[in-house]
Amino acid sequence: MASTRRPGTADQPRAGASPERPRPTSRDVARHASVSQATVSLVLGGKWQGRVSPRTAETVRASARALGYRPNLAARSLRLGRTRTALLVVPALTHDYFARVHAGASRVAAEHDFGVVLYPSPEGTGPAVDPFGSARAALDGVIASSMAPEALAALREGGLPLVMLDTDPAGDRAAATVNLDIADGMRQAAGHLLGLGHRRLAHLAADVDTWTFGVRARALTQTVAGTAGAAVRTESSDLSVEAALHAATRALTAEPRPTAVICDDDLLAAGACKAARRLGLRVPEDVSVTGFDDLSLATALEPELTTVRLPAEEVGAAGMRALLDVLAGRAASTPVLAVQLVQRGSTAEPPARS
Amino acid sequence: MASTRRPGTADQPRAGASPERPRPTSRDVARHASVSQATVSLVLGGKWQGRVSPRTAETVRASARALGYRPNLAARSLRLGRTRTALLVVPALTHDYFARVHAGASRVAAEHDFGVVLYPSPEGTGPAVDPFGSARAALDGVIASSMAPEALAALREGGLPLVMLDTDPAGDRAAATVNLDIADGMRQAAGHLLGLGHRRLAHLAADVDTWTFGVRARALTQTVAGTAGAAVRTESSDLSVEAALHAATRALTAEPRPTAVICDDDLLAAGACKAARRLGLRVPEDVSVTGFDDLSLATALEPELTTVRLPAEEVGAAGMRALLDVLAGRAASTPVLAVQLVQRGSTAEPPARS
DNA sequence: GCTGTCACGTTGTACGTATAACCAACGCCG
DNA sequence: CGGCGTTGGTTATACGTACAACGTGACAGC
Repeated sequence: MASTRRPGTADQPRAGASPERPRPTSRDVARHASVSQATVSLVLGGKWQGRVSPRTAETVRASARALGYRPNLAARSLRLGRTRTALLVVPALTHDYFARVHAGASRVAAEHDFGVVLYPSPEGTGPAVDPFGSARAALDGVIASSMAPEALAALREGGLPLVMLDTDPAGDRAAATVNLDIADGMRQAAGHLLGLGHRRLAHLAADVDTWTFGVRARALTQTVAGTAGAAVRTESSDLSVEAALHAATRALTAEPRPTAVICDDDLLAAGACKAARRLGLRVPEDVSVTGFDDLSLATALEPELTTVRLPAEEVGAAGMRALLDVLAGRAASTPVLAVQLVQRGSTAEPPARS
Repeated sequence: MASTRRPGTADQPRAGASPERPRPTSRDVARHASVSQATVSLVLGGKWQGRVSPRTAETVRASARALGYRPNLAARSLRLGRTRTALLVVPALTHDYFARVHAGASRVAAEHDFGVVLYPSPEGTGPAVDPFGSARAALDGVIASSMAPEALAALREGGLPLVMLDTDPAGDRAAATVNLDIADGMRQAAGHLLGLGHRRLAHLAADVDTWTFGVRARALTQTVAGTAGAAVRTESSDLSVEAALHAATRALTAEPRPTAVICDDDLLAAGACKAARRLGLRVPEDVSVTGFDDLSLATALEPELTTVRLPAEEVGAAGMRALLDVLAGRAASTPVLAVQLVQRGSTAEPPARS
């Protein structure tokens, strides 16, 4: 009769404050309440209606409270085969947009007693790391935002329900998608500038190969093409203020000088504003600047950025809701969320002499 | 003989793309390789030296690859009694500092095959929600940043090793702490302004009751007290640009007008810059502004903020390293990290007439 | 009195993994 | 040739939970 020792208890005397009292299990609670472990599980699981007397149920709950019982989630996951945990794959939380997406997803998850774990999708490196291994948890599903196409394969590999955010709605189908009407946003921004009288536009484009930025470029080109006499030149930039500063400087020293810079992201717009000011140009009197995303940065600048507000929180929330739908076998809603141009101080009519 | 059915397999036909092939287990791999499950576990666990022939080991690995085997993390956690997962408690990821702390912690965690799950500590609500339940994972330890004292109790309750970040090093002891030399940072910032000749300072203080902001206030007061003729007035503000705008407006319309505004956070400094400009004051010619934290925001502004750089990534990294030390029974390093004033464009000598 | 029928629990698994303990050959030496 | 170490595995648990199936008295109906 082989007897296995309980691992990790006495072998390594985990240094810590408390004497490391072993956590009580449902069996301990059962003993304390003088019932069987099954009864504890029934009561605490809330499925005791008509199977356990209210009196006994209360006793069990009291014992659980007294012992400070917390169910072992690993054991529960193993037994149930699901974990109530989703993986959220985003490029970087230091970008405000994704932090908000995460916040929205977490909020909805919490409302449904779900958890969210993050996987920061590696950027240049490709999916060398295994998302399912590095998320040290068994997962029920995956929500992925702004994925480069090649990184998708690694996510599919897990065979888990996959919800895609900010992706081509007509593309290879995930279990569900949540989209923003990015094209409309860019049309609004470009239309705003054209309406103010701008004809020479510069497009500060993010040098990132995801669907959302492709849409921005195409929508801008189309909108400008629809206005006689209007033209747009594009400068590409990495998605950082520093890089945008250089790209915008190039754009603003071109001849003839554009009267407006339309940016793929508020970060880029911030760079454009810096560039303008360093060139002695006032925003918006000499040059108008528009952003995209409406990050918190947009209102930290002076003047505040005219930008396209993306409902980032709602994107995350809708993504989580869609995943929950899929997991429950319900038809998943796959919304396309509206975006809205927010007019602030960084845009105005072009200078008269222009 | 009671036979239990495998739960969650056929009952609910989880809608999804693939036919939901049941994930292969180590036993499936064993069958495929014509060995026992134990052998599979040994080989894949890497402890087969001298217990399994290289030939067999290779066969097992090949089978695992062929079947696309991935270990069930819930089962592993249950068996091992630990999960290689830490809980990171931070106020809000939308603040760049905490996003960076998370990034640092995640990086170190990944290097040690550890996971990080987030618990966004509720702000006003208090710890009504249970951090251990809402992190849908069994946990090995907790890293908490900038906790309000009353929220700590809920974290201790779990009985897990606790590493505290940005807290009073002399306070109630966690298993380990990681600290920043905040006082020195504030001394550097104040000294910089005093050295430039500023004597009338305004302190834009964050209205948040955590250790770090208390230290900032005290260090500033002390430094100013050490310089003859210098004085500081304090305005409190919520930790947002909008609130700072109002508070800074109050500060800058006081008589006599301060020549410098020293802010507890870059967000507040951004608000101060906005306020100054709206009052027709130039930064830094008419009024100097300093920030704190060196968020990405600091260089997005024009002029760029003179601010105190906090090694946020390193804080998160050191926190995770400390936790790993504690878990391994090693002596935990409890560093106090140095901070550094970064001089940029938002500070200059006070105007001559002053 | 015998049989249903509840009401209230209990017993017995099984989820997938890691590992202690055991065991069969085989070679080797005295 | 018997004993013993070595090599290369196998067998048998146990982790803590959820739930299917199985009692077991009590009480009612006929």
